Amino acid sequence: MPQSAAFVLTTPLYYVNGLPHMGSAYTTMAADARARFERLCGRPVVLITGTDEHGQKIQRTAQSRGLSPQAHCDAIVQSFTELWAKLDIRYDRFIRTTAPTHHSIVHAFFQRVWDKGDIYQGRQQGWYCVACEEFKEERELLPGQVCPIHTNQAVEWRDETNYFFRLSRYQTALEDLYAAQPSFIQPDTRRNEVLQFVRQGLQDFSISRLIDWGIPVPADPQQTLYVWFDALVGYLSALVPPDQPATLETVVAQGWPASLHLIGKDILRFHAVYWPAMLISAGLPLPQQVYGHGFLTKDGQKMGKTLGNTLDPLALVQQYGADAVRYYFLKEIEFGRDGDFNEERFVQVVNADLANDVGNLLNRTLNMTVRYCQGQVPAVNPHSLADDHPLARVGRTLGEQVAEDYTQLAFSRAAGRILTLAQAANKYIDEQAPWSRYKQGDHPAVAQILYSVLESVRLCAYLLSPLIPTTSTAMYRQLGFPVSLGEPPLPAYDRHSQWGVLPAGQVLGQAQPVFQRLTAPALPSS
RNA sequence: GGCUCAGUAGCUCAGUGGUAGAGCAGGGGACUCAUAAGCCCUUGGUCGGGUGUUCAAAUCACCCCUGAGCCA
Repeated sequence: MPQSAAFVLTTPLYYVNGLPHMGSAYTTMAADARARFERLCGRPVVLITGTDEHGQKIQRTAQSRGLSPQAHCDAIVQSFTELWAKLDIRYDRFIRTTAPTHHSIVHAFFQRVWDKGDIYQGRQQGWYCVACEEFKEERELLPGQVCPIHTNQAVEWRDETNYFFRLSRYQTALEDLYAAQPSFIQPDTRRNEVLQFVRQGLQDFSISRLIDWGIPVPADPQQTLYVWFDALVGYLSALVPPDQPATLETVVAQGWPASLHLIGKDILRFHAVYWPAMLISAGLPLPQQVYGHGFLTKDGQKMGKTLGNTLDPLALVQQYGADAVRYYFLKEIEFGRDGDFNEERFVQVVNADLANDVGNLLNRTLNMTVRYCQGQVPAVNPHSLADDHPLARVGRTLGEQVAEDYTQLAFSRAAGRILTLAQAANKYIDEQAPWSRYKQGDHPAVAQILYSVLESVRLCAYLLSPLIPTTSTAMYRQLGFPVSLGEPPLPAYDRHSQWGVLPAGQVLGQAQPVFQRLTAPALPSS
């Protein structure tokens, strides 16, 4: 079998204007879950994340803090890497747009587009919102020359000569792309928005600004490149290893194009329109998919600094732990649609699923196995169980279905399916009452019951591991596998997602709650 | 203003023409292997509102209301 190509996926390069917010954490958790699934399948994975550090907004924020832009960025970047560590995010590359490698790649990219004749000089004047880093039409503004998105900030009049990218030249190419590759933009509602937008006609957009903090335009060092032009190219820079030349050839040799760009729906246009056009211009292959997920609300309200109801991901993970946070957002919210965080529901859902259904299932079964079967996996042939055995029947097809779910980024559906097996196992125990059978001396029946339940829990633990790696690993260890479900060597999906993997006689570990029930103290609202 | 999506049980959602569903939360019960977990039963809905089409509408058409979003 040929070595399968690497699965390259990206989160956005997050803007370091402020501390990481919940939306960034959400995208990153989803990316991590998908990456973990791919790794289980034995595919080489490159999960790219990083930070976008240029632009006037950052320059001004730094200034207001009395720091140099670079010092400001360095500080904020730390809070990102710290959060990713706490959330058990396993990224392979972390690219900062202030990295020298990135500068080289941006220049190489710019040169290609320049040589193609897709960059020209033009004049741009109008109202500029620094927070958006965008020019605004007069009619968009609120009374008093205020940006409708950043209402606390007046727009500024600019009259600049900028460099423009000939996006208009790529309208047909983009429309062909969307038609030939219907899944290029997902989900479908997002795709329709883009189609409609492109159909109206594309205008060239400016890719440079007269500001200090950024990458100088090669042909005209007075100007710096527009942050979005810079940031998108970061996906390429990320692929350059430290010991390799920073060239576009290296980027391609290292696995470009990306299989998947995971983004929030707010930055869809940059990824689904500008970016592919830029890549075509530069003669580089296109990513396979751009997935724009939904937004999060808190208690039904849009989160925002002005409302003062932001959800601090760091506080959340410190209070409840990575698995609880990961599980809630990936299970309880359908990826792609908007979703809500409510602390009471968070605690209820996580307790019901992880502590009660799954965790307690393992705990009660292990205790019985110690008592009735000397703490070893009973010698039962898993393939001898009847076709209509309530657990074997589900377990025999679950792995395949869950793989399909993960591939479609349907984390919620995957978790829901897995939970049905745990629920069936709990029900099965009560119906079979192995404690009664044991007293009656029916030891073969007890062995068979406990085997099928242990195997069900094992399968649940394995299949949930992209979502809750720590809890899954704890479960696997108690089941007697001396492995980590997050570190190589990983138990392979093509075997461990199947029914009947627990070996007879395997010595089980000490029964210990793998997931403690959460209580819901008031979280300091930041 | 134009367009898109959503509005179904307290909460999150499934259900696209044929007697209203799931999970969680709430209430009751039996059991005891277990993280006072699990299991069984159960309360709860004029399916946003209105008008039509149809033997029959949560489901189709039109209008209105509310929320989210796109229209560079």
